[in-house]
Amino acid sequence: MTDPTPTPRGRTSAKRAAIAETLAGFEDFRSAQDVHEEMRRADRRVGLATVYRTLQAMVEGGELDSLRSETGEVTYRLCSGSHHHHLVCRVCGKALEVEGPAVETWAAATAEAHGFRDISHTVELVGTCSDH
Amino acid sequence: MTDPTPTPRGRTSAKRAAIAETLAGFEDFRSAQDVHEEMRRADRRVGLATVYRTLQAMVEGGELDSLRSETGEVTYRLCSGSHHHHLVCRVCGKALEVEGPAVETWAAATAEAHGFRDISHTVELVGTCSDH
DNA sequence: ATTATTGCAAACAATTTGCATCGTT
DNA sequence: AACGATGCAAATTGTTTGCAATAAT
Repeated sequence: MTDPTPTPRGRTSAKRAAIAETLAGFEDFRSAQDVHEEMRRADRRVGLATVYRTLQAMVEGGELDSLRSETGEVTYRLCSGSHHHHLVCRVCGKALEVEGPAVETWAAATAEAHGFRDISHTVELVGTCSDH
Repeated sequence: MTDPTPTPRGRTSAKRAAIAETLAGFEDFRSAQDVHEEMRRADRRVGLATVYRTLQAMVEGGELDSLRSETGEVTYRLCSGSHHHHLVCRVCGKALEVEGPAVETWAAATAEAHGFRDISHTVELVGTCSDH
């Protein structure tokens, strides 16, 4: 349970902190490019490559959740902790986190029924929210 | 129920047929590039762009199922008809179609509970099959 | 003939990588 | 000093598009 190194990868750095901060300012999933552009806007410039590298590192470090948008880009968001799924509005991009105990169960059962191990599942609900 | 035009888009063509045939020879999901390469191998050459265009058209025509691989490429497979989900082996790529009435219900209910309309859902189960 | 389909190359977009430099330790 | 972090530009990868040549109707 003891983990003296919060994120056992590399050194600390202002850039890295800035990226994390920027991310904290978002509610829903954003692409590396989005983050990069937002930082430019806020005069907290960082190289695009650095954003990509950092975001990847954070995902591996379990600090971020990532998923692919419908157009294929990888998007990130600080993860809240427990396992959940997303309900995304196709018009405004608003994303809600939803719990899906039923899905978890079904996934596990289905996998086992077919002899699969180490199952991981992705569930994405896309629809039009009430504002549109 | 009557649909005299199997695929109401454009003209018929040998190339198109060849692509469909090639696809029929596959069991699991393949990328446009995979299809292209396979056709080259079988001496049924077609331009890569044509493969992309045709595959997209077939998806829109409801003849193909498509999903994104973990690496982000779009992959295709002839679809068997009814709505279903996939259980893919992360090692060999073997893909099984699975029914998920529970998921359908949950998706609809969740969406409605949050005021979303025109919901569509994506469910992907990735695991290691019994052969590995 | 008319118009959709193809191929090829150029254009693109997202992401990655090489490498010299700079910041942490 | 030693080594990870960063920036920038060049390289990749997957996919799209413009356009002239070709095939289907």
